[in-house]
Amino acid sequence: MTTLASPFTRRVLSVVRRIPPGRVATYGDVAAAAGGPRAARAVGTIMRQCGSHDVPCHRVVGAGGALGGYGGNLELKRALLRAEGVVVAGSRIREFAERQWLAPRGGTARRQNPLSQR
DNA sequence: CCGTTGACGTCGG
DNA sequence: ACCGACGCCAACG
Repeated sequence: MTTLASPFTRRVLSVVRRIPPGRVATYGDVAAAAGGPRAARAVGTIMRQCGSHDVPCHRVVGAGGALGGYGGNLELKRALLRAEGVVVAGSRIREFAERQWLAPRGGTARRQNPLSQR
């Protein structure tokens, strides 16, 4: 095990793992949360590798609510999302803005702010 | 190390 | 709304 992947990759996997059921995140958002706002494509490359089911890769979708890809098994991706309550019409996610999940700020998030007052 | 590939994103026609 | 061109980044050969 032992971290075969680069820091960025493991960060991406970390983020995807945190996506709650019934919610979705775009490749771009995941990339940004992982520290590479311009690495949306790289996230796709990583997802493709995602052989482990520990990562809900089906919750990662395209920008604007596009379905994105799934190794040619888009039907499966649709079914999985649908099973979580996400309505998919054609290659588009309905109420995308409401379904979209954004990772909390601060990356891995630090505990609360010791002095959180603005 | 370099060139190619690809589950992306944004803009223009 | 659909298609094409560019850009960006990591993985693969």
